[in-house]
Amino acid sequence: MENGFFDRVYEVIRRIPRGKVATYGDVARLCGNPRMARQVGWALHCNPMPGVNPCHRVVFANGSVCTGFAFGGKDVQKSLLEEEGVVVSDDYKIDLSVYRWGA
DNA sequence: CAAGTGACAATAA
DNA sequence: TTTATTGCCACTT
Repeated sequence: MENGFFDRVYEVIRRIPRGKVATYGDVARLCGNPRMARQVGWALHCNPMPGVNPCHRVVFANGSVCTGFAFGGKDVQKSLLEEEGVVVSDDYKIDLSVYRWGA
C-alpha cells in the first residue's frame, strides 16, 4: 500500500526504460512535486531492493552519476550504465541531451 | 514546536 | 565555466 512518497519514487525509477536515465528533479516531478529531488535521493539511499531499483539510472541534473555514494562503486555505476547502453563520459557524466528519459 | 540535516536544483557572481 | 548561495520539502533529533 505504501501511500508514501517513497514507493512513488521506486515506481517512477522503475519506469525508466533501459538505456536511459532520469535526473532527481525529473523523478521528483513525476512524483508530483519538482522540489522533492532531495527526498528522491534519500529514498534511493534507503534502497530496500537493490537490483530492483535501478538507482544507477538516476543521475544529477547536470548528468553526473552519484559517484561516491554508489551502492557498489562508481566503477560499477559506469559499467551498469554502459551495460544498459548508456555512454558515460570519463568524468562519470552522461549526455542528458540524448539519454534524458521523458525528453 | 523548533532547529538541523540531506544520493538536489536553480540562480547569481 | 566553476564556485557559492538560496530554496525546497521531508525526516530526525
